[in-house]
Amino acid sequence: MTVTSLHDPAHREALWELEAAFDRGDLISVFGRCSVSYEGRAASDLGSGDRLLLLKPDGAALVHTDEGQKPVNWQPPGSEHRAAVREGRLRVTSVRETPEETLRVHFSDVQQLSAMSVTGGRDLELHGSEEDLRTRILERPDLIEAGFEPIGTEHPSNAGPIDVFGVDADGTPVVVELKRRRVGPDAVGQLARYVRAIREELGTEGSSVAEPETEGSSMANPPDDADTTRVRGMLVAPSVTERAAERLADRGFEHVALEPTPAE
Amino acid sequence: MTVTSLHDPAHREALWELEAAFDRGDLISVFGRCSVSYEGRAASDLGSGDRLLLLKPDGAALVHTDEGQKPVNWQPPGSEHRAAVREGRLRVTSVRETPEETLRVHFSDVQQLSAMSVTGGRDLELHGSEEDLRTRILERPDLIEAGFEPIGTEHPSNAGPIDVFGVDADGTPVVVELKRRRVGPDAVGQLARYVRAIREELGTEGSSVAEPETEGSSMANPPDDADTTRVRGMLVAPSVTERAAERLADRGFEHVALEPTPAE
DNA sequence: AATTCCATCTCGACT
DNA sequence: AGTCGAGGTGGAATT
Repeated sequence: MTVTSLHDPAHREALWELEAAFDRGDLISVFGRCSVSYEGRAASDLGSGDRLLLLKPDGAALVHTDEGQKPVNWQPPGSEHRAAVREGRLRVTSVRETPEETLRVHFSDVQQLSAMSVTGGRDLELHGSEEDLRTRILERPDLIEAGFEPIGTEHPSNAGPIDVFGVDADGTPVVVELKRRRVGPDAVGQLARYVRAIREELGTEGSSVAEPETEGSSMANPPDDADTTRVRGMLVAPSVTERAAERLADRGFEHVALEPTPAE
Repeated sequence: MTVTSLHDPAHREALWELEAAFDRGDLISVFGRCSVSYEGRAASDLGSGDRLLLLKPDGAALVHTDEGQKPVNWQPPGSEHRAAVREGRLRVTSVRETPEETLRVHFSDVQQLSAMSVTGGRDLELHGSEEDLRTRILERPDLIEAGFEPIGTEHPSNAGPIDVFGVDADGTPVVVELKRRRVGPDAVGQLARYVRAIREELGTEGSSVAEPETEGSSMANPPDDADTTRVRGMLVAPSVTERAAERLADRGFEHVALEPTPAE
């Protein structure tokens, strides 16, 4: 028997089955009228209503209503589930530490309880990720620009690992930041930190004062002036928002439109 | 009857019940052996295994295994669920547009199907958010620093709305960025953009070139030099990471340790 | 519909 | 355990 199911159980019955399911390491679902409270990283209270409580053997707990992709309340994996009957009502509690947080679900009515034993199948294969984009560029560097040569990926710098580091046809260093989807201004800031780190490392730029970040100063580095552009910054993403484009232009960076997977 | 449940149904039976439940607008759970494939913003494939499929009347679909807080596969609210039997097997498909994406769940075995009618209770009350932090500061500005006076919240600037804008005891403008929890370097970049925008707006700073972002330049603005510090940047958060602290110091910004809710 | 930013983000990798 | 960055991030507010 891989699924045990109780219909409209008494709270005591539900408790027994729940504890047996905990022991078996089953995936458990409880549907019924309940109130929920959470306290930990934040705090919340949810009045009485019909909800589905999912209890996983790895300690995760999810409270779902009839809408939304996210649970209204939850507890991360690693929590410990406990159940009890107080005042004739089923209470489920899920607690974890570091950080300490507690989820409490108090049922006034249990309409169904199911315990399911789960086996196999965790081999998810995901395509179209940032890693796919990196692979694509390493296989065809000309997608960035003719003559581009990758030197390394996850290239270490003071500002953290650079997605792709390389040189262009003129031998000028190029810092490449990859994003799998359309990006906002935040990505430009990230690219700027990497470029700055490499400029400092290579001791380029006339003075110790690097590229000003001022949005007002439209001192975009002209691409033909090698003296002030000895390190190029390149954002590779399917597209960029308008504000991101502005920030790119302000800093003299470039955008290359590229999808993580080839267009069909 | 608010819960309908089928044990080890034939695939045809499951289909009938599924379609009836769609019509009723029920919350549906299907547990059984299945394979899952997704195509849309990315693409993924998941081999055969025991999983719980949750179908919500708002169009959300969730595929859960025995571990993890997040579903292994899902479809956002607004999708349309369809079910069919092909080659004697139950197939559930969930499709949405803009962006176009499809989730397909093929069952080889249905162990349980439940349809639940959900009513009421969506009045979640959440505490400890960034908004709570803002409220707390407005009620007690001295928590920032003695003499601090808030002028406005969500104060408009070229770089976007500033969490709290105010002046200190000397009348110097103060840009305050709020974070409800420990922050990394990204928050400092955000604060920097706001401060720069205000400096430009007020036309302060000796030249049109604003504060350089160079990490090497340890030109922290001394707090007693009013000429170069006519706009102060302040990061209010419970704590900051080490790298964030460095970037704060580089730019002459300050950190005020404050929780979104008062310590008990 | 697109953009922006918060989130009890979650998750994984690395230190 | 803490930090950092990716994510099919999700979700809400705003434009």
